[in-house]
Amino acid sequence: MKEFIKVMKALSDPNRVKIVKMLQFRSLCVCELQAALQIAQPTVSNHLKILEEAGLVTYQKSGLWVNYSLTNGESSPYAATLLGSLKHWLHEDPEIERLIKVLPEIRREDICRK
Amino acid sequence: MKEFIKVMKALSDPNRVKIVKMLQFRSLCVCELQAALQIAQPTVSNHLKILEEAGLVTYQKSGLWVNYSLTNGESSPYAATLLGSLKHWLHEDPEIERLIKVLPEIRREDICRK
DNA sequence: GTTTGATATTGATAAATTGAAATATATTCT
DNA sequence: AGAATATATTTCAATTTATCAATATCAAAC
Repeated sequence: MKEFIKVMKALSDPNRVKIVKMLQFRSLCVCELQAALQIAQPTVSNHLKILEEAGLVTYQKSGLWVNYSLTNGESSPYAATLLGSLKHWLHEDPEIERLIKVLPEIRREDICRK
Repeated sequence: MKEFIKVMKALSDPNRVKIVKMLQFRSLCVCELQAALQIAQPTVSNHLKILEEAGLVTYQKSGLWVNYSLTNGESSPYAATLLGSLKHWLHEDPEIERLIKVLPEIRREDICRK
């Protein structure tokens, strides 16, 4: 039950859903997500932690960057199913559409490096 | 997005998930749910309202009683999918198992009428 | 080793959520 | 109409959550 609730709660926040939808296209680092969502960096990190503990996302460190991506759902069957459904859902949501549209223009080289 | 979040939030509470799992077996009135969950009646009513607004449950008035049941998912594709998945999920959860076990013994005639 | 830059953690605060007690509504029965 | 009863609504306290500012961590470059 606890595991199920964790997944549901993780997907009960619009910003976290947006993160998942963006990660469907490619893996992203924290600063790229921050630039897309326009919220504070610690807030992004916190959301990612909640998504990770629910088994929805995973990360890979690459030097100074941390690349987040969707899991294959090994850790949680609930996460796996929801991630599968979310591939088809919210495609025509205006906020999601806008995010996906600007996603190609968001590159860590332009954002993070000074 | 809002509609999706509503469904996720509705299923983010253990008591509401328990209600859904019980309604998989038969429709139930508020006092039966209250007896099973052992929480205050207004709390049950409130949970039911949240589930209803998410498109997960519906009700039918029958005299003094209000019979709640699961929707067929017409109102929300998200609710429909989640209800479908929940049929297979949480079967072996100890709390759910206990509830399903006592469900046949819970009859409104024995509980509500004085 | 010191600096730089990306990310994580901590602390504080406002908003949302859960649950219960009190009250209101509505239907049935007398 | 009035009483009884099942459910809904309101109100409030306790807890949780989302967010940001400040700080800490940690890897890379100099």
